Amino acid sequence: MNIRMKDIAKDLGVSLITISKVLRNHPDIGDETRERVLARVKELDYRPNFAARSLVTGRSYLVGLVVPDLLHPFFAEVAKSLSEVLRQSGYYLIVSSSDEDPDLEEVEINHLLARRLDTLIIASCRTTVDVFFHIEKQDTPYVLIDRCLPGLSANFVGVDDELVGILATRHLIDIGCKKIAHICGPEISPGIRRMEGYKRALAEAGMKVIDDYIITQRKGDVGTKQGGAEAMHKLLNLEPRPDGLFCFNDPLAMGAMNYALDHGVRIPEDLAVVGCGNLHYDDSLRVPLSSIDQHSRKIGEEAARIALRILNSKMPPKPETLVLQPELIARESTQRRTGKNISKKARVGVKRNQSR
Amino acid sequence: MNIRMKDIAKDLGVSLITISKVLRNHPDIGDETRERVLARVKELDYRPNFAARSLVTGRSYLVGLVVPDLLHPFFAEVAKSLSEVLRQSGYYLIVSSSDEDPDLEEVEINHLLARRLDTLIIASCRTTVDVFFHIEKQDTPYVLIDRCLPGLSANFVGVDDELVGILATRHLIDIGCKKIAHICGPEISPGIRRMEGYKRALAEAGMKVIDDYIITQRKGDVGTKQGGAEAMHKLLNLEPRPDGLFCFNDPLAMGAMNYALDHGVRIPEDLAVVGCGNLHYDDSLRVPLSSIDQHSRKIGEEAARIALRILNSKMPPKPETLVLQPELIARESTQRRTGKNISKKARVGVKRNQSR
DNA sequence: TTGAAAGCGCTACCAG
DNA sequence: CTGGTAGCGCTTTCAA
Repeated sequence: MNIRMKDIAKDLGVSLITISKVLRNHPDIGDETRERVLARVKELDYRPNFAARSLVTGRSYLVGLVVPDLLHPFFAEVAKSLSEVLRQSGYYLIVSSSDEDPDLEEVEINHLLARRLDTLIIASCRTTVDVFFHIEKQDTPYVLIDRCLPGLSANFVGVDDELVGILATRHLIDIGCKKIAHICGPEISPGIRRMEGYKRALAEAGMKVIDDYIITQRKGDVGTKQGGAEAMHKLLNLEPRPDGLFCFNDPLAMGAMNYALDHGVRIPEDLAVVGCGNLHYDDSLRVPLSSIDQHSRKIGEEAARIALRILNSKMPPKPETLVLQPELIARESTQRRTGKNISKKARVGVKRNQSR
Repeated sequence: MNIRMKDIAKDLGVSLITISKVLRNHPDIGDETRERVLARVKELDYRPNFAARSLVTGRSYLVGLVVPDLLHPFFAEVAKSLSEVLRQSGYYLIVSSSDEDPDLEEVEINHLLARRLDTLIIASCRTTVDVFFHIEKQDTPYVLIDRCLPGLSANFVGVDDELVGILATRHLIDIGCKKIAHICGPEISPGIRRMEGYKRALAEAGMKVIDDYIITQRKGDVGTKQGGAEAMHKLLNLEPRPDGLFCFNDPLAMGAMNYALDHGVRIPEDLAVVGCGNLHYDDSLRVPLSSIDQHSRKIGEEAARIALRILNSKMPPKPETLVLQPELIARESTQRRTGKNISKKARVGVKRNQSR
């Protein structure tokens, strides 16, 4: 029913091994034999059985990706670029969502581990390293993206999250905001670091950190629009109301802005808003959203590159850490007529049409 | 180095077969033996080798997904729901993007075919059936989503695209539009059918189809925002300008709306716009976008259900076709003060806060 | 340049 | 209820 190498070998009166070698571009096959084999292979539309090959070689040519939410544009973009790069080398991506649930993430990682994938790429929502030691014990290489864990020396690709917080907050300060709030993300590295950046920028400007101005969203990357609205509801009840807001990410910012606009708050006049992610729809929102670009595409590409480097080396190479520089993209949500640095904003604003 | 069933068997003084049976919940194993095996398995954190299992059973527990663009919210949502449902039954999803390129799609399908996946799920951008006959010859079951092909009797899950066009166009007519334009998608079933619906709704209302009012975008689901802007540029140069616009999908509509707004066109006063997809950010756009919901999530779930049905049946079941009913979600981009049917719009408008 | 033997780790089939 | 025998389709190592 299904064709095997054996069949082709019999057809051609050569041995099965010859076929195998031709198919893997093994050098020591005569040109004529090679042609004959290739011709027959094409004619029969034969493809070697991956499972059999995997069994012998121990390689599946499969890379696993675990993210909180495939629908989130950031992770979707990472998945896309990752799969594009891996494909060039014959690897495919197998995807899995953790729904920002640490337990589910562990289950998923275990399932993928059982499949003996060649590498795992993980945007983890876990706060402990146990699972990763577990992965290491199975000798499966892995690359963390977006989120890193303290005390874990692993491959990592992400953005400088403290700088994200600094750029965003400093921008709000630059345009004249005096009371800057922050809707922060979950208690994992990006959330923590962006908040640190926020605090540091405030401190540098001699401004006080006011706890009431910091609203926490437990789930930072799923169901975010509603979370943003809820956070904004709290902020609007504060006295005095904040006049600047840095959101952990753009979906949160979107929810927050909608709520504010629906309640008569003018953006940016009453409240300037900066998000993070520079998503493709940012410039099409009710108020085009200033954001910090975290180079989602590049994160996927670099994670793929690291994965391939591991896959191509005999010995596992030393863990590599790649921290990308975030970039402010100013749009209308922080376009104050009165602020200083108008020229700077205008310059940065040029980015607007290039972004996406 | 890596543990095998053989090792556990030796440990426990039973045969390898016993282990295998316990791990697959085979009934004929004594309770005591089963407990002992399970305990040791857990202790060693042993997982059976998938490649070896696949080789014997001929099943990979892998489902392939081929879509034009993983970043497109529609396909991202399909991928997400698909993977969620499949996971419940132990299947994983392996993803691949065709970039809306028929040749690339063929290459990808062939790669996935070589991996002998258990099922393929495809949103095809091809216009010919050859590749699908090819798939059938390999005995790989497949499910088409979103786009179907004429003359192909295959499993299909999608939306009634003609009705999409009718609902959108009729809505524009209802609110009083007299000159309704259409930015149409690629020449595959959704694009063609939505356009047919558009024409039919116009005809039913006794309105003439004006060719100039129909702008074609070759690539309907990638790089759409710019495409929408280009199309709108053409439309604004027409005399008389259209006062209503139905766009093939929401990203196109977003690009078109941005361009129009940037050129002084008021939406909905000068131009009412309806898109399709009901994407999660539709209600956060510069002008919240009326759209036709195509039940992306449900499409993924149903495709998964069909795939599982195939996977669970000995003989391949008869191809199943599932056509979902689209639904109008009215928002501000079609909110005319002067139109009739205000009450209907208001009623439909209730959907606004439920959607997503 | 070609090929034979051995075996990857598991499951199916049938005998005890 | 338990276990032996075969073999899935391929690659690897080494001999010819």
